[in-house]
Parts: sequence; structure tokens; C-alpha cells
Amino acid sequence: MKYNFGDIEKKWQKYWKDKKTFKVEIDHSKAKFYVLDMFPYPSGSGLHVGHPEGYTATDIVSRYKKMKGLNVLHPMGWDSFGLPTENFAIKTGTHPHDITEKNIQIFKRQMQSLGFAYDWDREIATSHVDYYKWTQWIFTKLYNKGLAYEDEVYVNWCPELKIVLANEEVVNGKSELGGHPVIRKPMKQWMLKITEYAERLLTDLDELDWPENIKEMQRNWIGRSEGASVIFKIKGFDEVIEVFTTRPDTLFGATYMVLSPEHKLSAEIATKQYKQAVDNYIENASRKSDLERTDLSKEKTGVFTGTYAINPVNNQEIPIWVADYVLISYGTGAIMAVPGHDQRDWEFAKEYDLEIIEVLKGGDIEKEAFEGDGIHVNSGFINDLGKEDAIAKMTSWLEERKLGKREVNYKLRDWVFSRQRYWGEPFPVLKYEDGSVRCLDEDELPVTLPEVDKYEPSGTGESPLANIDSWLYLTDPKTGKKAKRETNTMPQWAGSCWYYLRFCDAANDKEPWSKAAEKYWMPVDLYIGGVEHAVLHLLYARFWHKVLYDLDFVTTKEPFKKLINQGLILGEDGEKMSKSRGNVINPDRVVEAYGADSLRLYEMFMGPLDKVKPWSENGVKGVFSFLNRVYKFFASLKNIHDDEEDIEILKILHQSIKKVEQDIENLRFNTAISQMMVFTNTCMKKGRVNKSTAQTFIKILSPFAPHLCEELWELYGHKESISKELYPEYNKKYLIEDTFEYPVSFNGKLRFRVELPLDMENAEIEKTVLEHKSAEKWLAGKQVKKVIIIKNKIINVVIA
RNA sequence: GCCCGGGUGGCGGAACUGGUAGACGCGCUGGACUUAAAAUCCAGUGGCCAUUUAUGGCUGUGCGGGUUCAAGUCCCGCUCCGGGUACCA
Repeated sequence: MKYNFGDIEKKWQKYWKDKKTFKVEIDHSKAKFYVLDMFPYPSGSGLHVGHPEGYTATDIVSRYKKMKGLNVLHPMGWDSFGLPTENFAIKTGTHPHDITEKNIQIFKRQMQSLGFAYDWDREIATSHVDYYKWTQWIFTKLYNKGLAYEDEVYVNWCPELKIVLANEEVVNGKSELGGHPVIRKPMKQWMLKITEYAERLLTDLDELDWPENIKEMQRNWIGRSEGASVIFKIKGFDEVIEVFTTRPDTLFGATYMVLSPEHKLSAEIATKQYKQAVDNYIENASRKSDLERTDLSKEKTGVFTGTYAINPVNNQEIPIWVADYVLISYGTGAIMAVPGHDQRDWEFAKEYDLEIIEVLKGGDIEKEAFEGDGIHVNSGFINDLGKEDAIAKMTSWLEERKLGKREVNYKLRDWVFSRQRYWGEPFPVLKYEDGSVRCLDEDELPVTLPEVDKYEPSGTGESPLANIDSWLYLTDPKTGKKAKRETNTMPQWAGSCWYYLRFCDAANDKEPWSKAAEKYWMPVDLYIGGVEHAVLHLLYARFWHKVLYDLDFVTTKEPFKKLINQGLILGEDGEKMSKSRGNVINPDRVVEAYGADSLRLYEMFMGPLDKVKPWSENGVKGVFSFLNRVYKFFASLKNIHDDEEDIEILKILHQSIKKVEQDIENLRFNTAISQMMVFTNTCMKKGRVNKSTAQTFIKILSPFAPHLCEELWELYGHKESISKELYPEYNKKYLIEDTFEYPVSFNGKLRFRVELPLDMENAEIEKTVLEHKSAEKWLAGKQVKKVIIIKNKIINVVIA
């Protein structure tokens, strides 16, 4: 009676595959449940033990919900466009497509070896043309809605590699690949107007069942702030400078202005005397990355332009400076500086000896800026007001005179949506000789990626596509005009922005998804994935979803109802797993040594799903030994009888049904497993259980250890998969006790226990306890002040 | 700096809306089986102190206060660790 997990697991994996056990279709007679994993990027190194953590959790929920009678959608696919593959292609001269397909096969084999209940008929890959056709289709929708535009923006340009890098490819101001310096450079890029959705992306967070910290991260990222815009005239120029401030009440304290080096007026308004210095400063700033500029935050630098602005509130002339502590990407790229009440301005003013005026009482502006609340002084018509009132009054004052207005600003910036790379979705866009642009129509899609000889970016910073003349140039069949294709491709986020919708209707070749499928399956009821996607992926996907909602392609405002982030699994040494540390655990090896069911069970038993936890080989052995015991006990038919079940077993069985059910609902898999261990221990002590008990237990264990349970189920004579069974219901009558062993404490200290009927009157309980012979010792010479009786919990005697 | 998490045995972790701290697992100790080891099974296991024993007591959830009959759990003040973020005007 050996637990031969290797054979058992292979057998059932083949069974599920052949019978398509987990294939799912729309079924209006049943309620649906959509459980989704963040689909992986199929890297060359295969699955690591972090992947199966989230996948096992969703798999358990999916199998459980199915047994609860729900129609469960549980799909898997591949986020298969991406830079690592392309870099590998450059290095080896292999086609990225071939690398991708190979990696997908590895990932898929590994996943199937873990017995996940995916409907593999819905498998998708973002790099397949039947998928990215629809990514392009969504782009055309964004474009036609006016949410996609081309603009000259600052990007991370690496002169050494001659490529533009995504922000995440820049580490400490250097390229992740090779460590070459990166500068900020303006380049024409496709942009998506995510900022237009900032307010909704923010407010709709409230209704989501997401971890609070993720919501908070998104809120911070969106960074809403209320304030006012103020217009300053420039002495000797027709132009004006508009600034955004959250503290219009401090306008009387504005003693200078600062433009960011990239501000269009910076060079323009410099007087002859200062022109050279300003130009030098701007030139210098352009060489720095954002990171360098912010890193050197200790020492603020800047130059005077020689020009003055007029403070609208008192007509004072105030000097205009250019300094890189003001960022072009936030607000208007210009500020009014109030050194008395803004620490950054204060530091700058001290450095360059600029005037500091106190306009709010409460601090000591000699020592530092005072950013708190207080009574206004030196502030004309808002003197004596507090902060809030002063802001309101000043804002109205500005609005009446058309010198400014109430305004809300967001930290969120429009999304740089193009990459100068080969391995991504081509833009469905044509450019004509006259500079005009046409976004293709649906019947012209897809724009497929052409074959290329070399995957290196062209030296000009364009993608390799710029070198394929046969693809690049064409006569537009719709207009007859000569045209050139867009050579940029979309970033990796594009494909992952809508894959959850494609899963609803993955084989549809007429449309990205049918309305009926979307209406039935959406929204995603449970979404599990890594916290590293807290902001970008989840924000981008929400943004696209809202656009699709506005265009009536989807029926829910938000795509992901409930979100959980699985916690990182550390190496045995408590450090992050990495090749260089040599502490990486390969799931294949674990499966080989202990089986997939043990790996699944261990990953869930380690601790709470969302916490960081270290790996432990002995821990795996522990759950492996549990599964061995389960197999040995329940597969030994001599232990299984047909008599009436023992009441003690029935009690713990029904407790277990209830506990495991509740724990799965709350994603507390570790305690569910512990309960099943307790149950098994009890059965083994008892030595025998009846068949009904055994079958019930196998059912509740089956979402966790599906292979083992299918095997036992078959052993008990069943022909159908256990996954088709209904989840057992617990019977309350076995959970109700009629006595309780009360802990009796005196002044909060536990002294002894006494078993009493639960229906006993309080007065009687009190009498019994006080007369109990163990109580004598504690009552001697003391006076009983009160007896507190909490039914089913505790008795506390208060004595003095 | 700011914003989130989190400090419970030798270790991973349990403890529902305040009500028996340490479930379950690992490790360790002792025992059984074995020529022996591994595997398996049985028993014990927070610390300290008493006792001849089956026992009894003290103490204990990062630190210091507080609320309460009762605090790992609530409140106030610290401290340490982890994650995110960074001149956002």
C-alpha cells in the first residue's frame, strides 16, 4: 500500500486532459465564478516556486466553487511579448517567436505537472496574431475616441545602446542592460490619455474588494491634489506664467518664481546678461536622468533669468529663476515659490539668498519653512484667517479677477505607449507624406509583424521595423496615397490590459469577445497575482476597461472585483531566491521527490497566502508524510467499514467540513489544511471509519490534493471524476454540544476547569463553581465581589 | 522624510466581533521496530521554580503606560524589521 504519487499523478493528469474535465461553457442555469491568475511571462528559466503559490490558491478556489455547483471559468495564457525574449533573440540570432513558443511549452508542461484545473481550450498568447489583432483593434478604439495621440515627450534615451528604455529598464540612472548612462531626451511618442480617467480611476477604487495597501498605492500614484492655478504676468513680455499651487493662501509670501529647465519660457525670457548661464544650466539638466536630478536633492541648484514676474496679489516684482527641482512633468512645470511655507523653496531661498516672508503664524521661518496651519499675517485681505478660509477667499478673489481658478491636479501622467522594439504589437497606423496620420479600420487588421534578419534596434532609435522597406512603405489601398507604417510597437502592458476579456471567448475569430460571453463571465470574481503589478498593470487594465465600458463593449465599470497578492517565497536561508545566492528551489525537483500534491499542499500550508514566507524542505516532508498517512489509512479498505459511524468521528468530520469551507472562502488555506490533519489524526487513532465518512473527507481534501483524492475516489468504486461531486454540507446537529468544560479563573487567572451543561442557569453555575472543592483554596479569606459567566467561553470570579 | 505592513516557543505559524496563548507542521528528546541505518509508529516538548509522584506555582505574545472582571487582540507613547515611494508645488 505504497503512496506511489508519481504514477497516480501522471494517470490523473492524463485523465483530465483526455476527458477535458475542466472545459467550461456558458450555462445560464448556473451562477458563474471567474477565478483568474495573473498570467505569466514565459521566461527561459521556467517556473519557480513562487508561481505555483498563487496558481494553487486559485486552483483550490476554482475546484471548490465548482463542487459548490458554480460554473467556474479558470483559464491560463501567456504574456508572451517582451524585452527579455527580444534581447535573447539579439544575442542568439533566434527568432523571438521560436524562443517564445519553446518557453511556453516548458511553462505549460510544468503547470500541467501540477494538476491545475485550467480549461486549456481557452489558452491564449499575447504574441499570437489572432490575439494581437484584437489588441490593435482596441488601440483603434482608443484612437478614435481621441485618447491616443503622438507627442514630443521626455524619454529615457541610452546613447550607448542607441535605444529608448522603459522606466523599469532604468536602474539608478543607468541601463539595466550593461549599465550605460541614460539621459532624458524629448522624442515623439504615442501617448494614451490615461489622465482623462484619473478621477474615475481614483473614486472607483472605493468599491473594490482589494487589499487596502494596493488601493493606497494606486491613490498615491494618481496623486490627486486640490488647489488653484494662478497667472503671473512677466515684466517686458507678452507671455504669462501659469502655476499650480495647493496653497493659494500663501500668495503674499511668493517672493520668486521657478521654471523647470524644460519649460518653454526658460530660455526665452533670459536677459542678455544671464542668457549664457541659463542656456548652460538647461543643457546640463538635460544630461541628467530624472533619478540623478532627484537623488541630488540635498543641494538645490538654479540660475536667475534676469527677468521679473508680477505677483498678482500685490503687484510686487519677483525674480524668475530656472531650477531643476521643479519638474516639467507635474502641473505646469512652473511654480510660485513661497520660501516661508514650503521647505523646498526655503532651502533654495537660503542657498541663493532670496527673500523669505512669513505670511502664516506658527513656526520659526528662520529655522525652516512652516507648512502647518495658522493665522495669516502680511497678507492683505486674508489677514487673520486660518488656512482653509484663506484658501477659499484667495481662490474666489483670483477667480473674480480672472487671475486664476480653482483646480485639481494629478500626479498621474499620460502613458508613453510606444517602444522602439520588434517584439511587440505593431501600431495599426499609417503615416502619409504630408505628415497626416490614418488609423486603420477593423477590416484592415491585423498588421502583422514582418520577418526581419536582425532584431537590433536601428541606430536612430527607431525599431528594427524601420529597416524593412517592403513592410514599411505601401500605397494605402483605401486612399491611394503613399504611406509609411508606424515603426514603434506597443509596450508589454498592452496585451495584459485585456486578456481577462479574451478568456471569456478565446476562440472567437469575428470579434475580440462576444457581448453574451462578457455579460455572463465578467467581472473577474477573484484575481490573484504578484504585488509587483500593484500600480502599472492594474491601473492600465482598469483604464482600458473603463474606456471599453464607455464605448459599451463591456458591462462592468471595473474588471477585477476581488484582488489578492500572494506573498513572496524566500529561500531556505530567509533571503530572496536568486541564482547568485544558490537558494533557488526548482518546482520540478520537488514534484519529482514528493509529488505535485505535496508541493501544492506545502505551498498552502506555509502560512497566510499574502505573507512573505521562507521555504523549508522539512516542511515539504511534513505535508508529504501527511499525504502518505491519508493514502495509507483511506486506501486500506480494512479501515473502512459499513457500520454506523462513531459520534466522535462524526463531530470532527462536520467541524472539518465547516472549517475547511470557511477557510477556503476566506483564502486561509493553511488553517484548512491543519484542520484536515487534525481530522486524519483522529481517524487513525480511532483505527476505522465508515465509508461515508471517508468519502466525505476525500471530497473536502480534493481541491487541495486532487490527484490523490481522484485515486481514492476511484478506489471506492466511482467511475466519474471526484471534481464532478458536490461539496459536502455539514450538519449542525453534530456541532452542537450540550456541555462545556469551563475554564474557571479568579481575577483573570485560570485555576481549574469544570464541565457544566450549557443550559444551566447562571445562578446555578455560580453556586456550583463557588462550592467546587478546587475553589476553596482561592476563596479562603477572600470575599467574592462578582462572578462573570460567559456562556460557552469562560467563568471569572472577581474576589477581593 | 512620507505611506503601508509586521514583531507570538528553537523554526513556519494558530488564536472568530477582547474570553482557556502556542492549534497544525517542522525540529529536538525518549521509546518501539531493525544486525544497523533510513522510513514508519508511540510518548514528551514555551521558560523558570518547587515536589516523592500522577502534581502545584510563578512567568510569558518587541518596550513603557492605560482602559477592562478579563488584553496577543482596544487606546496612548516608543522601538526594531520588511515593503512601497520620493523635490508632485
